[in-house]
Amino acid sequence: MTGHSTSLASPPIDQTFLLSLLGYNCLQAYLKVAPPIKRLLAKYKLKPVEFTVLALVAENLQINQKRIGETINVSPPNLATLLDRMQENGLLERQRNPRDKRSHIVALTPQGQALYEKTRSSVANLERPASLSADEHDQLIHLLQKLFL
Amino acid sequence: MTGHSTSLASPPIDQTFLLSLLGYNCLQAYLKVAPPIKRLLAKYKLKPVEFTVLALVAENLQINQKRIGETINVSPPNLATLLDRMQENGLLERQRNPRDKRSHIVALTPQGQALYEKTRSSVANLERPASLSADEHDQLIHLLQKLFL
DNA sequence: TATTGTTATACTCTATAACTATA
DNA sequence: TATAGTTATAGAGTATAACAATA
Repeated sequence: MTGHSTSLASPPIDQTFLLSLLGYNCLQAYLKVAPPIKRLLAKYKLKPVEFTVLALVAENLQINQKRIGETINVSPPNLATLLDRMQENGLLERQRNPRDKRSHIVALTPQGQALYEKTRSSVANLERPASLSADEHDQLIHLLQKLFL
Repeated sequence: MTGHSTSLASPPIDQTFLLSLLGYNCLQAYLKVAPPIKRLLAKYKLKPVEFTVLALVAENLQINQKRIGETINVSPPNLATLLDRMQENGLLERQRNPRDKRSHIVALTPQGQALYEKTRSSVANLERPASLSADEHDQLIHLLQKLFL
């Protein structure tokens, strides 16, 4: 029980203007969708970014750091330390590209590959919240990609 | 010119799986939409969160900190320091609620009100990126709100 | 006892500058 | 001279615990 017998109920919050803004809606939607995925990945001692890197490296042979960083919006210095950590955890390896010795080709270790396969299906199972039909889910993703692809 | 005459073009990145995930799409869309708004607000020495607070307080008389924090996903300690800063900048004031002296009612100062009105129209003008039709824009917002409202 | 808000602090994330090595 | 990546570090954002005042 909240309040007492003579109290007015809290008026609903008016966020009409904010709700008309694309950026606000994208962020609030992300903040709603992300926590369950975070909790799931935490069981495997993975952060969302790390899972993203696993996916990108698993599905792109010979990918280098520049392309990883561009794709997932992580700057070179921050990607370097992120990959350091994943490498220490035995998830991936870096080797010099013989065709251009400045760049490093990133590849998953067998453990990294195994972890990706395990977590991938779990993450996929969290897709499509109850509040969206299958059609709405697909439509939403299609529209979001028009923004950033 | 990139590469040399006999080099293969970089194969396009395969992010098929990631692009099927709602959370990934929301985040990437946000990361694309946010920077222009950030730059605009920076001219007024405002951060996006601060603008959000301005909007919420301007449109909700008698709002207290608990409801602000719940609505915009900011924890009580972090909201306290955020409001401290905005108060120091002369944008808002906090007064005890006479009906419940635990809570503080937040209200804009005339300067805060003026700043909100100025920035509000500028922010609104950044809405609807060229890649979306008016219908798509409205449809996208409608679907996002099904996720978090 | 529970709730609102504050303080202090730790932790994480992100951004910037300077550097090495290759091209 | 430009590019890929690294190191070090600063700054911003987020999370947690302990507390005071009020209900």
